[in-house]
Order: sequence, then structure tokens, then C-alpha cells
Amino acid sequence: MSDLASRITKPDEPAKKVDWAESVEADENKQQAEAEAAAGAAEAQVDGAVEELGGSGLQEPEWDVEVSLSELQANEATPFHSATQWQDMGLSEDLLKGLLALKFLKPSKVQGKSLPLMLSDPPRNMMAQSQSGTGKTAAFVTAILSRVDFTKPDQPQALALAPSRELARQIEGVVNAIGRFIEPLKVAAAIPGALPRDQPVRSAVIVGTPGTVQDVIKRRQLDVSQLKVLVLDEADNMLDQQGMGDQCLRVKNMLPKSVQILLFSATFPDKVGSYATKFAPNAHSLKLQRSELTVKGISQMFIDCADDNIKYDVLCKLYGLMTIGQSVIFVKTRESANEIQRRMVADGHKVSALHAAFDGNERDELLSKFRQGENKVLITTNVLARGIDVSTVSMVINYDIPMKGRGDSEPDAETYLHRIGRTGRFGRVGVSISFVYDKKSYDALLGIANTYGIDLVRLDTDDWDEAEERVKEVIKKNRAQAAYAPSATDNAKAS
DNA sequence: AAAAAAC
Repeated sequence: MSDLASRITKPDEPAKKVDWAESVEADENKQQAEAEAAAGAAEAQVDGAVEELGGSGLQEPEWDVEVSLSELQANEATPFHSATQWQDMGLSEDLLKGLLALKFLKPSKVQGKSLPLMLSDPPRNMMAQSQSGTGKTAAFVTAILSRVDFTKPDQPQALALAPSRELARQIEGVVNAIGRFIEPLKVAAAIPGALPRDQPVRSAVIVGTPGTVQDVIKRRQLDVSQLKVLVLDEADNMLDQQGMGDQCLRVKNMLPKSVQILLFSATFPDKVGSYATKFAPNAHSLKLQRSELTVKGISQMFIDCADDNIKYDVLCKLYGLMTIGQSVIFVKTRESANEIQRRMVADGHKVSALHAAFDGNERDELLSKFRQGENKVLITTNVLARGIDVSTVSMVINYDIPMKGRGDSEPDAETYLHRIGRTGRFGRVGVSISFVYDKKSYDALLGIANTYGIDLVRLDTDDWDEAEERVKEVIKKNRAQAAYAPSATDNAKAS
């Protein structure tokens, strides 16, 4: 055991914690063997996918679908089954063509389960939970494009809200990608600085952030009288956040009472459950068990950095691995994002930083450069923790473990899950490495691991060869699988 | 106390 490892089990620490650390170490050999076996299995799976072409390659758990008794008794026409083909969903030919052109040959599980529910008549609210990178955006975008009447292309009919500018822009791109064959399709981004002032919005679909959307409705720039659908992406975050929860509610209250409300997220913590139920009453609900939330393709690891000063050195040692694919480094504050970026650049590394202190155009440009692979390493805050889809991201680093509550008293398990979900998208694999550097961060990571039943692999700062080998392994698997895992966002950027 | 989100 290295010096660093001995720090992790110092005697004043609770027994439970020691058990965890030791069991992780004891499992190392076993896990290595299993990893090798899994690598073989993954390759076989890829081969299978080649033959089957059309399977998404996703291994998703069974759903816990809540269906009321009266609905079960209704009749068979009520689509409480999972559709297995796009052709079963009554989509327009243009929409079908758009999906197939994106290589979305068959619906993923969340798409197959949620779309028949969202498109049922009369419309009913929906609360849908599915792991990161399983195609939630394409699911609600398809629902939106299916509900909109394109004989009235200037009339606002569907509104999607997201918690960050970047995510709103990304959804806008997916609407354009899936709706590529719909003519005329008009989409507007209601985010700061993107709409001409005092001009009416003449688009059937609007994607935006809550503050700007509230503003344009109040100014009567956006006519919501014919709005049919309201989507909250990252709904738990939108409703939980003080400020944003209010804004979302105010927006909803300005819309017609008949509007169909669709809530999507990978996480719906109990805390927001009752508020979400009030926000979208009588909703169809797709839920996951807590233990089903982890994405199997993401290898989750941690490094004991011993203390805060060593974190930066460890980060620089990982730089070579970060640039094999692309990487996102999450830190707590904007200021530390700036500072670490400056330092790494001074030390000869190419790293960019993105957070909400930059102005809108700069933010758009930074993310666009990252999507195009011009920048391989991006250091950021929680602004990019949720929803952002860059298929080539193979590594996520939690430089700071996400915390929440007064005085950062609690681990933020939801944010952890969303952050690592920036890799391993749609059947791909990825790596996450979390930095532990004191008792508090150690306890926090332990808490998160226990919450989801995660097996974390410990990387030794004395053995970088092993770290390198593990990371290269997953990236190799990723390449093999990449061709069979489509991405609407990749396509959006290309067009 | 921080991140995000409005003018």
C-alpha cells in the first residue's frame, strides 16, 4: 500500500469507510479479470450489433411503469406497450425519414416506451426517467415534431425549456436534425441575445431558458395562445433550483390550461417528486430504480490525491490520457476553472475553460470548438453537468466532488451522475475519474457510491501504467462500438 | 456559499 493509500485508512476514520477502501483494493484483481472478460464480451456484442444492425446496443434495465387500473381496463388501443419500431408509432413520413437519416434505425427503450404514451389521444402529461445518453432528447423532440401542425409554421406550438444556454442550443440543433425533412420547419432559441428585440417570434418550435422565455412572453413577443406542448428537460433540476422553479411555474401559468407537459431527466430525487407531480398532474410515468441509474459502459474510478495541492499535479499527469479522446474537467467555481486553465496553459497544455461568466456568443463558440474537436480538454463548472452530448468525450474528471446543501454539507449524487454521463453516450463506453483529497471528499464519494451501488476502481498515483492501460482499454472498445451508436447532436453540428 | 438563470 502506498503512502497515499495509508492516508485513506487513517485510524480516526469510521470503520465503514475503511471497509470500502479495502474491499475496493481486494477486488482489484478480480475486477481486472472481470474487465478482461467483459472486454471480450463487449467485442462479441459489437460483432452481434454488426449483424443485427439496427439494435442500439443498449443494455437497459426493465422499466417500472406506473399504469392506473382504469387505464389497464380501458382497451387495447391504449398504447401501454413499448413500440419496437418507428413505423409502429404513426409518425409522418418526413419525421421517419429524419430519424432514419440520423441512423436512429430503431427506437431506444425510452423512446419506444415514452413516445406511444406522449402521442396518445387525448394528450396526457408525462414524467420520463432514463439514464444519461439513452436518447431522451430525441424522444421528446420526436413528440414535439409529431404534435406540431406544420401548416401553421409561424405559429408557436411547442416550447422546450432547459437549465443552461448550451443545452437549449443543443436541443435546437436536434430539432433541426430530426426535422430536417419537414418543410417549413422554424425553430427559435429563446436565450439571452439570440432573439431580435421587440419582434414577434414566428416559429412553431421554441427552445429556451426560463428567464428569457418568461421575458418574451411578458413582452408579448411570444404568442403562446396556440401552444400545445411544454417540455422541461432536466426537469428535476429545473423545478428544484430556487429561482428556476419559480420561473418555470410562471411560464407554465401563462400557457393555455390544455398544454401537455412533458418532464424528462435521468434523475428524479424524492425531494422534487411532489412538486413535479403538481407541475405535471396525472402524468404517465416511467421510472427507474435507484440501482438502475448507473450507465454500465462508464468505468468509474477515483484517485487519492492526498491533499488539495497534489490535485493539480495529478491532473497534469492525466493530460496525455485526456487527449486520447476528449475530456471534460468539472470544478466547483468559475474562478478555479479560470485559474486551473491559466496554469495548465502556462505549463504547455492545451485546455479551454467554459462557464457562465463568459458572454453568450463566447459560450456558443467555445462549445462549438469543443464539439468540432478543435479543443480536446474543457474545464468547466456545473453549467455543463447536464444534458450536453458530445459523443467523442471519453473521459470525465471530477476535480472537485460535487456537493450540495448548506455549506456543501452533502454529496450531490444527482450532479455526480449527470457529470459522468457526459461520456458513455448511447451505447459507447467512457471513463470517469474523481479526485479524493481529504476526509470530506472521501466521505462524499463513498456516499455517492453507496447511493447507487457503484463499484469504484482505485487508481494508484504510484502506478500510472495501470491507469493508462485501463483508460486505453475503454477507448479502444469505444472506437469499435462508435459506428453503431448514432448521435443526433453530431449530425446537427455537421449540417 | 456556489452554479445557473432576466432585463
